[in-house]
Amino acid sequence: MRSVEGISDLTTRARIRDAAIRCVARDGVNVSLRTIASECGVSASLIVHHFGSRAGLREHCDAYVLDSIRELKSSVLEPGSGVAAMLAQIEDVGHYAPLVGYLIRSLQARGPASRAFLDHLVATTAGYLAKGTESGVVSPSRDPEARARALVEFSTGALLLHVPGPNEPLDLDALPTWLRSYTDRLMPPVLELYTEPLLTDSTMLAAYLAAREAAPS
Amino acid sequence: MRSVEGISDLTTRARIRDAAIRCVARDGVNVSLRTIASECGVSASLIVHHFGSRAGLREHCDAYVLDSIRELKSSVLEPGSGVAAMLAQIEDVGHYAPLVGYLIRSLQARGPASRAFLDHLVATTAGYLAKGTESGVVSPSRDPEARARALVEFSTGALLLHVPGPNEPLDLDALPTWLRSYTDRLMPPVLELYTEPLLTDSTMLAAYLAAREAAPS
DNA sequence: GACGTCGTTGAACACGTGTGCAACCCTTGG
DNA sequence: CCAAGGGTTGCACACGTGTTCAACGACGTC
Repeated sequence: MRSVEGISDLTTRARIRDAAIRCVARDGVNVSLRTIASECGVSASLIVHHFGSRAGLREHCDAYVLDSIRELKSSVLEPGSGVAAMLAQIEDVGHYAPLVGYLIRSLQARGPASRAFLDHLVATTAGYLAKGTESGVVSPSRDPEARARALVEFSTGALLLHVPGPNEPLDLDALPTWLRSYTDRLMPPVLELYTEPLLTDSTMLAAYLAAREAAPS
Repeated sequence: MRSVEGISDLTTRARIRDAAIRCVARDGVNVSLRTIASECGVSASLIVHHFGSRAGLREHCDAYVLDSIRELKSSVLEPGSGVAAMLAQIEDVGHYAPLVGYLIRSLQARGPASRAFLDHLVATTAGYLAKGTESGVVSPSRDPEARARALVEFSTGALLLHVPGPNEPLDLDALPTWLRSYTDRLMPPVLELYTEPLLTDSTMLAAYLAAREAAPS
């Protein structure tokens, strides 16, 4: 586990990076350089000295968070025991709260990191769905990739609608319990939606395809 | 149909409001007062003279857009002929592009208007689902309100992931074709998802409920 | 015809932003 | 012991922001 707390025996570069991640998660991507600077007790000039510019810091943090989350996900999901593992992961999200918050903010700002993260999620989800299809618990799809993408965009996008706005602060300490209550509220209808078909027959699908045929793009 | 083009025989207040809506839709909610001012050929001071402050203009536009969309929706959806009506509505979204763009930006910024609009969408969707349940094309739900909300948040949130970022411009002229290609890409997997159940049995649902029972909040 | 009111403008202010620059301290190496 | 270089700071600049204020013109009213 990569430490985010930083017991200050870290490089100054690393301390600035961690402070930036925390500030972005808390205050949004528009957080000022001076706020980040005061968060880790340095001057604003030092940040641009180390990272060249604000954009440089942003890119560095993007890459770092993406790497951290990727290795975090892979280590947690390796046992792959299904729902229990996912729930356990939600439980101790507190340890990685700054990383999760940074990702949320990145998604919110639609930065370059957001697309990479979404692609990663889609690939992971597609893998899970494929495995589920093999074992028979997930129904096959005409276009597994598109289905995985739709599922990821659904859950991720819905999350964005509940997170504080781009300029409102996000309480990192309250994030685990907040996330839990959010999933508690959303899970029942979603699982129902994914277990029992919403539409009782394929009339709509047929109608849509017919309309598309009649009036091609 | 409420004119948004404004043939300039409108009140100055109205012209400023329309320009503001257009600018917000195009450049995001952080568009500057001076940009809006130059858009309709007045000075920045005049805007604050008419609306008190930037926040006043925002509230006024929020209320106006919400009202317009509401009456627009009700007039279009009154015949209620189902999918065909929805598709037709997508077709001529070009006429209301500024309104739609403003709503997207409002959703993106999670302003006060966004919650009101979402609630409105949820209510409308719940009504449709109830009607569909009666006629048998939509399966009943244990919690229709929660299901409607989940569906609305899914589609709305997914849309937010594809729209330009909060600071990137949105081409209002290209919006109709963009929206159409977006639905074309998303519709097939989504309709499949809603027609054939993703999960082949209720194992997951049961497991989730069991886990919630074992470790209550 | 003078007065006052309303719509409108340009300049100015205070503030916050990212960035550049000159100087400092401290350590390291000759 | 002196020089050098990297880490670090404060100051200042240019810029963009929302907002304020004094002034100006046109219009209607007494």
